[in-house]
Amino acid sequence: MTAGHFLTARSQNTVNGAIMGIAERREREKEKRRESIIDAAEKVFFSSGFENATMLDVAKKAELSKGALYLYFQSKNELCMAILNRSLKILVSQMKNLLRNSELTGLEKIGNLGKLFINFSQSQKDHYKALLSYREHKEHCPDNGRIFQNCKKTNKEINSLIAAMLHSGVEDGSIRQDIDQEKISIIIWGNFSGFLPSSILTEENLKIAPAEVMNYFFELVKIAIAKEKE
Amino acid sequence: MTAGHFLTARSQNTVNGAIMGIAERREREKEKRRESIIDAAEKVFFSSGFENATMLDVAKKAELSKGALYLYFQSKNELCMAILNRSLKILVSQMKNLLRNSELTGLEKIGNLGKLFINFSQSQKDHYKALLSYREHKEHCPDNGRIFQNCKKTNKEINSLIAAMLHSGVEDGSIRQDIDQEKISIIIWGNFSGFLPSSILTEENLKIAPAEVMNYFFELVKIAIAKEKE
DNA sequence: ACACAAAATGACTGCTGGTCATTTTCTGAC
DNA sequence: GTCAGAAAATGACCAGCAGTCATTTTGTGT
Repeated sequence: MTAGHFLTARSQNTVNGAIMGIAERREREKEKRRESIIDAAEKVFFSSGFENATMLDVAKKAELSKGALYLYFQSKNELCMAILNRSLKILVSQMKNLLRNSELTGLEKIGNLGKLFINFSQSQKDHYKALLSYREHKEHCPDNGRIFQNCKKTNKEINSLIAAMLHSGVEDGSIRQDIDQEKISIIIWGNFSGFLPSSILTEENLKIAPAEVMNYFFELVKIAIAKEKE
Repeated sequence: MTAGHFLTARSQNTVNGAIMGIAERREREKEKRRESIIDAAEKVFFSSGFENATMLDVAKKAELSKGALYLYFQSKNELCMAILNRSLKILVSQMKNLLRNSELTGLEKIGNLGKLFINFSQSQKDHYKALLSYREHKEHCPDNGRIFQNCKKTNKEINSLIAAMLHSGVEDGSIRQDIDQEKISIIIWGNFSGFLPSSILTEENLKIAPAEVMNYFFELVKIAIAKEKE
């Protein structure tokens, strides 16, 4: 207890002077190391495939020991999720550009989104692969970890961006008002990423029941393919 | 060489009598054993999860040694694929019933297909899970094996069944004639099974370029959500 | 009773994700 | 400069499992 008081006193002491700056620098360095490990992991995983690559390979590439990796990531799967989050962020950044483009109607944005997706899957094959392996890794990734939470967050952001495109289309009159923006964004994103089937199974992540989304999907298809009555 | 002749002579000898019958019985028994291993694997994998379940567990459940499993399946992944094929066949059988139903228009069949899918994913959760893990296992499953080929075949059958529903709709006038039946069936099935993103990546399995299918998907969505001009 | 083939066994190997006692490096205090 | 304690890093080690293979058991025809 007395010792505790001393410690507290000392740490308060360290508030002034250079000490606090060092703590911050340490934090920055830790973050940098974390990123450099992800860099290494990207190279190794992308070239050998997630399964074949070993943690030792990653450690070597990062010029660290195997044990050190586990100071920064809880497991191989969590490391994969960190890569996935990068993949998602690439998409987010591209989609933001598209959303910003004021020369396009909302409907046209949706059309271009398709092209954006295709382009991504071709020019960033490895990242797209990472994206598709989401389900695999998620199952063995601790829910608590901040990395997993980040992925969830970025994923939500993507859905919001699609919804925003739809919304802008409703605003500018290029898209009907009676559509369910949220459902359609899930459908579009789910179709590209394979998230929709996954969420049907887990029933997580969505306020709307995934089954309902699937129903809506079939409604849309029906609208698109039905023969006009009159 | 001489020995070879003797062998040939003897095996020809065995054509008459009970011997040929025994060979056939053996073949049947082998097939039965194969099925019983899949039975065991289903129970074990479904209850412990694909990752956690071990081949030893399966062997015990099947009342065989571990080594024996490898007389019937090349790998754990191939065994998983065998289960997947069962899952697909359940769907095929249900879809055949739906297709046969002559009281429904083609358009209605497509609508009911959505409900069929949802129902499957809820009542056959484990099989649906197996379905979604296709990609995982495929990568580590020998292309040559007959089991993998079977899965491919059943998968194609499903696409054909959807296409047939669409076709019947065109015939009975409930569905427009200008739709691309093949693409739409891939979209619908891909949306449910996650096969579409997968095939975008691998570019296999489809005569049509997966990217083109994705484009078409966005076209459909646009038709369904666009504001009518006049 | 024998010879041969098919089926089955289970001890063994190689590999890898993850751990942890130990060592090295950093940092502030005296 | 040097000492103590914290933070970072190490790498030998462990446990567990997919897959193998020399050996044994079983089935079959002569």
